[in-house]
Amino acid sequence: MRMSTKAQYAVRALVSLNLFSDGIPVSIKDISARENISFNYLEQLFVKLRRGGIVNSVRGPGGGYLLARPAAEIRMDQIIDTVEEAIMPLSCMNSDGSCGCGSECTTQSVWQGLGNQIRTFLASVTLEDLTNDGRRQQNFRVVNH
Amino acid sequence: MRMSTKAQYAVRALVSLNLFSDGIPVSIKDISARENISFNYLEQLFVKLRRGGIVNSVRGPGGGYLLARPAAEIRMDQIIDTVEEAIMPLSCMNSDGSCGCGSECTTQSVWQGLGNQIRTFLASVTLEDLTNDGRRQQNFRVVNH
DNA sequence: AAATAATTGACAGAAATAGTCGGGTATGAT
DNA sequence: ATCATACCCGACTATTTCTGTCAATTATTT
Repeated sequence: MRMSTKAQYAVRALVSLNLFSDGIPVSIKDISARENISFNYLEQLFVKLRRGGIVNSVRGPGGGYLLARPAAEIRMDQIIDTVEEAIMPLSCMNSDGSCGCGSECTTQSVWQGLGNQIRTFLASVTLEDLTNDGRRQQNFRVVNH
Repeated sequence: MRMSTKAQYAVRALVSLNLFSDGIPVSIKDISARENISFNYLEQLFVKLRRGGIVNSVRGPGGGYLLARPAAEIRMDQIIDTVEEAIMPLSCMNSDGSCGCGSECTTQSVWQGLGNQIRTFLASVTLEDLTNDGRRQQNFRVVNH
């Protein structure tokens, strides 16, 4: 069981975006440099994030990306949903979450329970929460230097 | 984010084992046939399960596998731990769970929180619970036919 | 027009997963 | 004893997924 780097990168990038944007667009180049994530890879992620309605894009010089809505209204599960396909796909699970196999699946309910658990947790954390964590860490660093 | 078939197969196989064993060993061949899982693949899983102390093996004709302890004392997280390497590895996470990267990781705490959440859930479900589910499903089928 | 930056799709390398194969070794029944 | 059963083990292959790159295009501002 593992979390893809896609999800991790997307969340980090959005935290960074929110942390350094004061209403003006932030370019992928900036985020890439700051977070040390491949520019081209970030590009891909942001395409999905835009389509998923998490961010808006501003083209041309001085352009970049902006959060599509306040950070407090962007939940972790939404981010991961737009960037990955499914939060927890099982081999026998249909796209709607129902079970594709027959009697074999006595264990189906556990995985569904686990999926719900994960989803609930991710839905309880917003981008705002993470950004505040980030701010705290920054202050901490400043104080210590 | 996805669960490997290894974990799914292992759990299913153990439920099946518990469901059809009355104190006598159950062979991999039986489980393989019943659960429709590759014989050779199951073999690999059971080697790990034995080493992990989940099952005991009985060699020779009429041999097979037995649960090493009562089903009520076998937890899901233990099964998955023995069969997979880690329940939730992150790209920047060391083997001991600590974080390998520097200041970038403002998001570290979320993933750790999620990992704990998952682990807690998996630790709350025992093989006994699942086997009871299986029994209910069996009865249900019998009644309906 | 020129520079900037998002947009898109195709592609490649690496890693993990899933599954196979063949040869052992221990055990119990005949 | 020996034979069949069934565990044990390591190596190997195929497939998929993940990760990351590249090149060409479109839109916008200066």
